[in-house]
Amino acid sequence: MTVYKAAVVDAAKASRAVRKEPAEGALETSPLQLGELSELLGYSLKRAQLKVFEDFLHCVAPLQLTPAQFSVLLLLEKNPGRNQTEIANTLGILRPNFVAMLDGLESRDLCARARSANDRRSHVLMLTDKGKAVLARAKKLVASKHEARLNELLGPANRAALLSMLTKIAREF
Amino acid sequence: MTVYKAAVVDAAKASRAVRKEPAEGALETSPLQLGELSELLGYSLKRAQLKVFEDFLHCVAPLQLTPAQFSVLLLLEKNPGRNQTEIANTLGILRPNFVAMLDGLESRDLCARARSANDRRSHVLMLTDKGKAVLARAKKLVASKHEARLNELLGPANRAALLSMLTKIAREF
DNA sequence: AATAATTGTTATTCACCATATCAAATACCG
DNA sequence: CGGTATTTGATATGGTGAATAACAATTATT
Repeated sequence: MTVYKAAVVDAAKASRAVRKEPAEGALETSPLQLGELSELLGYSLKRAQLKVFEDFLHCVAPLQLTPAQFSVLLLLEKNPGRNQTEIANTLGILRPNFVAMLDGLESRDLCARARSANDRRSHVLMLTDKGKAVLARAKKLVASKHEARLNELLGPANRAALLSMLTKIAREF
Repeated sequence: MTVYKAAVVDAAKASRAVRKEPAEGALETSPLQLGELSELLGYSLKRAQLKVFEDFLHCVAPLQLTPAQFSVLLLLEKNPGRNQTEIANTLGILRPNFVAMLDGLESRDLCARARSANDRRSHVLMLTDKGKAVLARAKKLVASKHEARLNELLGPANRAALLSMLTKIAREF
């Protein structure tokens, strides 16, 4: 169960490929009936999640950060000095898969591994100065573009209610 | 952007692997601070979606249907006689990837392809009798186990509000 | 001291996602 | 009508995510 990952792609391009706009004067076939599909929570959940990730990627594109990478940076900022297992587990990333992910962040000098003094098996993780700076910029982009757009669509109260229910499902379901 | 797919796996097993329960008398390290992560809608959205899919797979396991396959069957029931392109597009599945998916359903005799009389390029899709029967059973399982559990967790009103907001995001965001 | 468990890592497998390309069939257009 | 473009289902391929097994180094257990 790896959580909150997404490839850095041109989201608009992918979206266009799927929508397959009827290419102008095309034979317009009648739209399909979604039927009970529109009552399936999982279906809406997945489609909404794809849309939100797509917008996240677009908003934070200047910094080339995926949702998963952003979540790692956020977690490292709040919890410096933890090891790979702890960070990976909290995010629902399997430790083997977290290695390559960290390699990517470290090669961009956004975070650093250091051998722990107490336990020489584990690597202590922390943000670099550049990592802190990039994260700060990312936060601003996310807040001013991404989350702001969600707020605009739903309204603050609805957005809060939505977040609350999603969190509840994630925790208790 | 393929929507509503999920592998048929033992969800509980995967979940256990991630949670990594502290194996009894293990050195209990203090839990990490999620920090601003808990305010990120996309993060909760993704984690909730994984939980919901996991439960769906569990509930409908006797019939060996993934969310994606279930959505195809639902769509075929409501829209018999459509071709592969139409069904795939509506679900956000790319046509090349839809071929193998249909092969799977057809090899289990859940649906059938037939060459169209009007346009001999396209395949007209429809549920088989077995497909209708399996879908009927699946619907009952989903309603009585899966959606019922969500209703119990959130309450009917909240569940409806959640669905409404997710649909809005999926459509308008 | 011997054995078991943990940490980071590699390798590998599988599902999903996306693009390019193709042959057959159809639509379009001069 | 005939030639070109488009559409449909299909194949091949590459990329990414997710999951498991296994390993060496280190630490914990007993």
